[in-house]
Amino acid sequence: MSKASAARAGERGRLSAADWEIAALEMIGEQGVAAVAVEALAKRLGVTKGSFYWHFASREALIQATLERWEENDILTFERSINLFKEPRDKMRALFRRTREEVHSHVIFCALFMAADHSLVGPVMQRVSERRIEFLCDGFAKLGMSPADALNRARLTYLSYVGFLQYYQQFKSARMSIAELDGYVDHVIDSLIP
Amino acid sequence: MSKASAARAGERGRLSAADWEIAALEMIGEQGVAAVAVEALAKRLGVTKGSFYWHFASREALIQATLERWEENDILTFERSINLFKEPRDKMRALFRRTREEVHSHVIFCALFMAADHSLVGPVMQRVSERRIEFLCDGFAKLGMSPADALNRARLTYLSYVGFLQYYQQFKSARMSIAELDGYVDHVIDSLIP
DNA sequence: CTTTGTCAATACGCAGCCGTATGGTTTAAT
DNA sequence: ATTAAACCATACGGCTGCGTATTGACAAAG
Repeated sequence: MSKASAARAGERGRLSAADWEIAALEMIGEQGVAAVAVEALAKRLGVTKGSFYWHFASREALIQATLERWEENDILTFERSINLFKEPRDKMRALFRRTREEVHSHVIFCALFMAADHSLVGPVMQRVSERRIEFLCDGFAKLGMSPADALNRARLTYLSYVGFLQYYQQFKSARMSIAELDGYVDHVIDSLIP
Repeated sequence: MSKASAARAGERGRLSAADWEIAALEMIGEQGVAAVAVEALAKRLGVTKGSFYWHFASREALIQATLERWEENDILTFERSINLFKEPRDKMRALFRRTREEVHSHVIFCALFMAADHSLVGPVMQRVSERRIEFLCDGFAKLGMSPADALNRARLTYLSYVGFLQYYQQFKSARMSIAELDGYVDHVIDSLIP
């Protein structure tokens, strides 16, 4: 773990600010935003915190930079993974099935959502949420729904996604089997896509 | 705030374990589980922490007791508020509209869900979630759905509820108006209740 | 070879919070 | 009135985590 991180850091000891941000994001995925502590990250990266304060002014600054990087990247990968399909209905279906894939990004998304009460995290997740709801709203409108219905359906869809992630990530002892999961996603598609 | 708490505590200085649990639950609703610190609660109750350790062995013991009390109470109020209706469809509708009421209990529910990674909170929320999903499942089955569909619809319903709560509680700057909220709940009812 | 810039180690101060120890005060019973 | 139990205050030790200051290692540029 700490080995892998240290190795990826560039192999030659010296670290960059980006390395700290990546480590912070990993930490968020594993133990949440509250666990992003500079001493813990330093140990993980194989250095001491004396180094950290050369790259960042404070722990807050690290979190800020990490979130900015994540948000930018999130926008890109989201749009890229959607534009593979042209038909509106296919687009939506693909989006729904995306829930079952890309585990890593979902873990981080979930951890960030659970830390939405943090002053730096909240605004980010609000922006991300609004973007995704808007995207879904467009999709439902293209499928023939009225503007009002499309917006409400988009909210319902997105919020059920958020709830699902938290449930699935947190209560691992109650996880569904693969078949059950597929059945659930299919049910959601049938229920929410007109 | 601290005045109100101290006043409710019995008016004559002396506190009971229950007073600490109530204060802890208030704190959870306002600032989350992580903010349950004995010194902060002591200040809130107008005493010092010297008193706390007479009632509880540790901070963990307080949280444990608080959660037990909450879970018991949650089961009772949930069942009571549902048994007002007899028709299965009315029951379900009432359940959905409940989202817009009883704000206080929803705030705490949301805060607890966001702390589901806490070792004491997680199992509680898992049990609560499973109970509610099961209840919803029964309801959908009574409305004519197949067992498999009823279970999946129950999951979808409950998880959208969880997501909605978090969104609505956390992103207060993006809150819908009352009319918008009503429109959303109506849409959800039309979409999810057969 | 020296200088400058980059990155890291060590050591320290400080704050918040947990838990303990000890002793003081009130209440109720005898 | 005395005693015992319930309740609370004060003071302390310890841990963790943030941030700073100082010094050191090392490479590239001059």
